[in-house]
Amino acid sequence: MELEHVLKEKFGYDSFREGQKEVIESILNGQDTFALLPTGKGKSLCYQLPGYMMNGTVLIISPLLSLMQDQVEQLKKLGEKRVAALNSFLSKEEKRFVWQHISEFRFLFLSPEMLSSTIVREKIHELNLSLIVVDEAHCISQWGFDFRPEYLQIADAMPENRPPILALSATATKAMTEDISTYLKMNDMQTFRYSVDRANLHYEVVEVESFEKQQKIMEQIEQFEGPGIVYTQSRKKAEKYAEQLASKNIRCAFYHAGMEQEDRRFIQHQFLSGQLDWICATNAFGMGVHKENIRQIIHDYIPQNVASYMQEVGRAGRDGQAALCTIYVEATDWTRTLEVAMLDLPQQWQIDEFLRYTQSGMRPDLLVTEGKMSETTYRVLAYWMNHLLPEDVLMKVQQLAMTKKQQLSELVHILSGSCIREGLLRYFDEEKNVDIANCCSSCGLNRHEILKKHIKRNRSKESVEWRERIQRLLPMHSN
DNA sequence: CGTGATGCGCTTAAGCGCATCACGGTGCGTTAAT
Repeated sequence: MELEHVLKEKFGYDSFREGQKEVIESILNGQDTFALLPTGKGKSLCYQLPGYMMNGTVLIISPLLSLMQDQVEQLKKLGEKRVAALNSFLSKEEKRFVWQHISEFRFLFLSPEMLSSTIVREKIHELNLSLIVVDEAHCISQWGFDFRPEYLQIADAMPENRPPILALSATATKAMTEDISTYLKMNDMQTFRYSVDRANLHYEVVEVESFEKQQKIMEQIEQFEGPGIVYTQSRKKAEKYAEQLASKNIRCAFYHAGMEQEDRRFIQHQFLSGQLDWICATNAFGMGVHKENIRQIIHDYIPQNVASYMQEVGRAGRDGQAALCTIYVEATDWTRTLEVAMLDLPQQWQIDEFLRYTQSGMRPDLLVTEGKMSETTYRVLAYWMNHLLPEDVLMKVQQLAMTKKQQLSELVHILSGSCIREGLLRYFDEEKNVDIANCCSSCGLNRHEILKKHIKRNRSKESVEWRERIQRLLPMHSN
């Protein structure tokens, strides 16, 4: 009864959504908990509510600065003042303020990188922590090994007598769940897992020749309703699609990590508020994007693994209405995906160089300055050199490469299987137990029964190029 | 693997045809040099 009381009092809801109560009770019982909840708004409540029932600080580890900002804002709207995100957005003065009042915050957001700093760790150990939250916990498995190694070191930052850990995610395979449990050093982890099946998503694979792919994607967008996302493999291609769509008078923008933070936020906001119908993006787009009415996800390339594919198509149809997820595949696409997947993995000669530098007393990070390896390669390599014997590092890297190859082939296999939905579900240890009309292109699918036709709308004369609009809205940002 | 930029050689010297080569995705924090 008391839980419902707090729910009403603090958040204004009358009842919990599926799963929330069990997760919250598990945490309040002091259990390490992993909650795999369906996408959407429900997840943050799982730590916000307990935060009000316990004394001390809730520490939330979040993968993206923009995600932290959103959550801080959300909490502030709920009237919470004792909330802060400690990150590089803050000025020196703001940082000092947060440090001075650190023990007074109820909710404190940190990146895994921040948490790796010794000074931050010491400060954290002095706090009275009530709960540790790892948001988007699949990042541990998806990014930790070859992109953001700090994700593997979260447990090292914890005080010996730590409070329970809550890991949150919407998509995690069995293997990913094991990684999460292992690297967070969970004790007797309670898992709450809900089906990943999304009956209103219809999966389609279209095999094409390379020369016709782009044209066919354009035709699909012109023919059927949005809003939607086109996922491409490179930034350039995302821009190219956006340009083409714009020439057909479709309200769209591109989105990738090469853009300024503020531009990215602006585009995302425009899409969420319905002023843009299509986003042409790399895989940078999506985390933390809660748009209800996305009707189409189109893939111009094959994602690296099943989990990535699930995350990307999973952004469609959150309103429960039918949505179409089409992936265009040409015969040699998988080789390019593999190429990109291997880009930043250290080569043997790079490992040798790293070793040579450290043994001769040179700073190994000079290798980045000298252009011998990328920032990412260096960070990943430094992590493994630090955690393994040098002679084992090459083997580790080869093992990572093998895993990537394996994971890609699993996705390719599912996409060419006899039922795409069944293949996806089986990958998550679930069974397909209902027959769904227009299930997938392997079972047979008619687009017209899923989507309405695209309605041409004239772009109004007031519609301004987004860059101009930024400058009009925020004059201090003009170049 | 595919794409696009670069550069070479050729030639009714300004632009064409072709070969070669680099590059491609996710983000944090911090800092050096303007």
